[in-house]
Amino acid sequence: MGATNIDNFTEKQNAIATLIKALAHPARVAIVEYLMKVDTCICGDIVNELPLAQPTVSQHLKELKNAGIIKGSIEGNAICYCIDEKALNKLRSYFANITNKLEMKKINCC
Amino acid sequence: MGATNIDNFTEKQNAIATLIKALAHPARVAIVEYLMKVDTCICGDIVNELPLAQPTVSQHLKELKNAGIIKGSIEGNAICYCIDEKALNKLRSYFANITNKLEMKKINCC
DNA sequence: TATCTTTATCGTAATATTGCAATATAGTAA
DNA sequence: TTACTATATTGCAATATTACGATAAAGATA
Repeated sequence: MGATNIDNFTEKQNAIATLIKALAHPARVAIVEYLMKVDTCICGDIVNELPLAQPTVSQHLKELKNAGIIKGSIEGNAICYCIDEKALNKLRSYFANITNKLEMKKINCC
Repeated sequence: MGATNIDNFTEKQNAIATLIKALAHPARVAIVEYLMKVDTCICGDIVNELPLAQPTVSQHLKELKNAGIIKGSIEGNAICYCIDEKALNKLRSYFANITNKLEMKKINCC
């Protein structure tokens, strides 16, 4: 025990949970918000912006990249990271769909 | 170490990360989707719907309740759980806001 | 009352996550 | 070449999460 039970949920449920999990940490939220704030995708400065050591930031960047939330391109000896819209659009759609359905249902039992 | 560094991020970043984290598990995604599927808020059946033992489901329900994603009301000796729209609307707004900004920026550097 | 049903909590084992120092890798620049 | 800069990886300790059996708590029912 301790490992998340994955086999008994649907592919979709596992996929969306994995995507959501990638943003379930304030450091990764902060990284995405920083990439939003700067006008162009920025090379390197992310470590300086966060209150974490360089290896820790690198680890969080890796998780965001694995989840498809950001993408990085090599730019000399630095790496330019920026947001990948596709993953964030998936999250937007997922929550928009839920709240739309809730609007239509107008459940008022609790 | 191992504990998430919370002191050095903003209140907003910590709050949204905590809310997101509540749905960062397929079981909790499945619970919310089940509550969406049934027409009225349902008492008890959640345990039968999930491939997990009763204490485990109870634990996940507690986390969803703590995060404000669901609310439960006592109904005899059973408990009636249903979705709290406010928390899900926050998530909808958060991701809608991000994707809207991305649309406007049209970043195409990577 | 005693029993049943439903949900919560406790205790614990297995696994995952977080964070960082140390080090490695890869490119740039002298 | 050597040194410098930027990022990644390794290894490890601290903490958190997940899962479940056993048990408790609280209301329903006989």
